[in-house]
Amino acid sequence: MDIRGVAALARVSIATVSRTINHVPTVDPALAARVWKVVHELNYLPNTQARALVSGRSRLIGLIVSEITNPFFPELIQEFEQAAVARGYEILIGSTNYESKTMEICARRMLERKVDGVAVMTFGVEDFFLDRFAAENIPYVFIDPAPSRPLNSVLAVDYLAGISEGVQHLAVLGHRNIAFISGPLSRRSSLSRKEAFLACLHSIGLKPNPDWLIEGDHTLDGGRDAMQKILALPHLPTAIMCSNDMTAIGVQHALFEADLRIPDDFSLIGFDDIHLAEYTIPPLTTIRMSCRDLATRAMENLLSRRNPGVGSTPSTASTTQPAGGLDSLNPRQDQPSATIATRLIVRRTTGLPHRALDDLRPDASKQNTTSLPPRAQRQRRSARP
Amino acid sequence: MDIRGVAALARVSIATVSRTINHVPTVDPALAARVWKVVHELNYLPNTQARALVSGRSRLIGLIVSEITNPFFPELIQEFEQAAVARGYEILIGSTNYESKTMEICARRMLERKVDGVAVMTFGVEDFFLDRFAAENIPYVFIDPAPSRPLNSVLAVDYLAGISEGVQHLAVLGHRNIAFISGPLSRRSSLSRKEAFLACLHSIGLKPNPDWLIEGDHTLDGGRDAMQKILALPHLPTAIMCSNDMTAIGVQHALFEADLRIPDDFSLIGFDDIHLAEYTIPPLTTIRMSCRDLATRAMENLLSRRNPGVGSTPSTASTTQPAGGLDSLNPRQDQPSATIATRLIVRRTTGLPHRALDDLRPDASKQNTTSLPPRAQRQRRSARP
DNA sequence: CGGCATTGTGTAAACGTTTTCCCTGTCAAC
DNA sequence: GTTGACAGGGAAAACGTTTACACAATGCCG
Repeated sequence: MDIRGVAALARVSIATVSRTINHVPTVDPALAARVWKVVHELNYLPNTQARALVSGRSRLIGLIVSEITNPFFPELIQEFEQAAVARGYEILIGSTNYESKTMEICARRMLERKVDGVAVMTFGVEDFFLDRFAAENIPYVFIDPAPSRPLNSVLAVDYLAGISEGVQHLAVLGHRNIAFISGPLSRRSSLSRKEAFLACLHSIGLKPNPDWLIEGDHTLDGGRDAMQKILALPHLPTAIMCSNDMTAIGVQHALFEADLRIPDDFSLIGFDDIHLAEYTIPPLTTIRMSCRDLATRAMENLLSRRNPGVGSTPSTASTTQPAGGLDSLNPRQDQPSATIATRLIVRRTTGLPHRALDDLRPDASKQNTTSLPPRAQRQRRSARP
Repeated sequence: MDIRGVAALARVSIATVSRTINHVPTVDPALAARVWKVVHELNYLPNTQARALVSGRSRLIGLIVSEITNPFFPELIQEFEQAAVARGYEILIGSTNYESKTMEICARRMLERKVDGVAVMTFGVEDFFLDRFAAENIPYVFIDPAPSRPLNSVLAVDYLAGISEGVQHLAVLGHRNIAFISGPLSRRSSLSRKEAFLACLHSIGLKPNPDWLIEGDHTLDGGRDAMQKILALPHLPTAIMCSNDMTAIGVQHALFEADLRIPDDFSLIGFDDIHLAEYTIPPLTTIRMSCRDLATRAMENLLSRRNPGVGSTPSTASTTQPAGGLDSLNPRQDQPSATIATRLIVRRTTGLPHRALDDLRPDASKQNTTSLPPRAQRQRRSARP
């Protein structure tokens, strides 16, 4: 069942079998045919471990994500896997569950299994591991957050464009009081999204209300809790932006429980455009980030850096850079290597603000209660005209 | 950076290093301490490939699922991974996307990477691969469908119990006209669920209407399409059972689009109880199947069969069975090794049927149209009293 | 005090590949 | 007919571990 068996049956050396199955062109076609025949008869499958051990390439690409149960990540994983398989690689998934201990274990696994590259889309990685990956000459690419120190490679997401579209959409509809539910602020990408939101607000002349900047955790529960916090506030916004779709779905649930309506009582915008966003009730207006783009860019970035000094680098570039220090430092220490576009997908959670803008909940402040006037007293509007 | 480096610095042989890091108890504590010190200083990580190559154990467990973007599977994967890690294993995920070609590639990968076991939760696997796994003495466990021929091991899900609870719940509420949206009927587990549904119907004296048995595909789109098919029918059921939650969410969407209400116009029951089910609008009544149970049972089943003839098997068992033929056939060819319980979780998509039971849409049949009377003409009921 | 377990360590042979290097042909050119 | 180049295939050395085996040192018992 091993290569020796094949060699014996095909009456060739194991070297020839190896060359044949690796499509080395110098093999005599007649011999190759004989080898292939035996390979198929025996259903011979080469042992990946032995292969990787001697060749130094595992044909494995690591992908470290935050949380596999957040539907965004499976969508990313799927795209990433397709991109990998198309290039002859497999992927090894690690999920950190937002715990740095788990993160460490993931990184360790990737090192132990000798991955040929790692894409990371989760919170900050320990410097220790960056050093290790660099030392072992394993290319890595960070999707979206810029960690503390200069990196070989970062894929930036154009938050500003998407969030700006969202904020403008709301502003055009007449919203002036917009809340933002961020992700965990320990995550740099969460911070980026929040900062992008604040910048957008500023650019259209609105001032943020600190009460309306809530820290969530990118989960359904977190979104629900955050919205409940907002509902308990003395002054209510008329629109909510969320830093991911799961949070927005949690918000929808909280509003449903409070017997409030979207978009009549609150407009709502998510982020990611997971497939589910089309299916929420009502369908979620959200900011799309292309998983496919992300995945293909990440893969290409990784593979292009596989053999530093060799490969498709234009010769002009290599002359301008010192060639040494390959082991400890990848010479291509470049700027964000690509930017992923975002764009607003308008569905049905955004509409005109129905409450007075400057005069939020006049009766509520009189009654000194946090609840809105009962649903029945307010005008009801059908979802579609 | 390899074991030799550690051995040299600790002034011991590589065998001692190997024994130390594998916690072989015969190592002298003083030496072990010296080794550990060097291991930590160097941040030595053993090469998994070399390890696996010589030891014959990859400490990798394969998990083949249908589709990673269906949230049920990430939940399963998470539990499975935890169960694996707790036992010192890692998992290798393959998703078939319901294509038998992809299934083949997955199985091939598992064989090439020399997994120590495989759990399969997707449609039927080719006999070829079953033979291969058996020949290589790789234990496998099938979650829920019983493939065509006798298997080493199957984990059965007690569909009947859960679906029966669901049907009875509907019957008690007064529903007599229940539709069922199945998964792809090429999948045996889909068939099982459908058959369980039919059996339940029969047991309470109801006859199935063939029009109301729709084949879906376990996706959001499939659920929506199926419900649209039902809505186009001349006679409408008052309740819908779905064979998974994603289908049910698709149904919710279709009803929302048609301006129909849950549970007023239709009662709805899902299956799986994914986390999202609590967050749909209204929250989904569904049949829970415990991922954790599934995962731990599958892992334990796999690991208990790892060393046939060796290990923790009680001696009585080994005497009653012929010991030979280990390579071609695992001797423990047993019945479904475990049954996973299911139970109904009542949320808010089930309620009293508001339409007449025997007399569906009398006006619709007169008008020869497929649409229900306009929403506004019918009584509206708030989600909660 | 000598043999004999016992305990712990080192040496070396695997594991299944890839890949380097060398050798044997074959063919063309002189 | 001899030489050189070249093509193609085989032998063997890696790759980094685990593990069987041998062997040295120690303690115990007679």
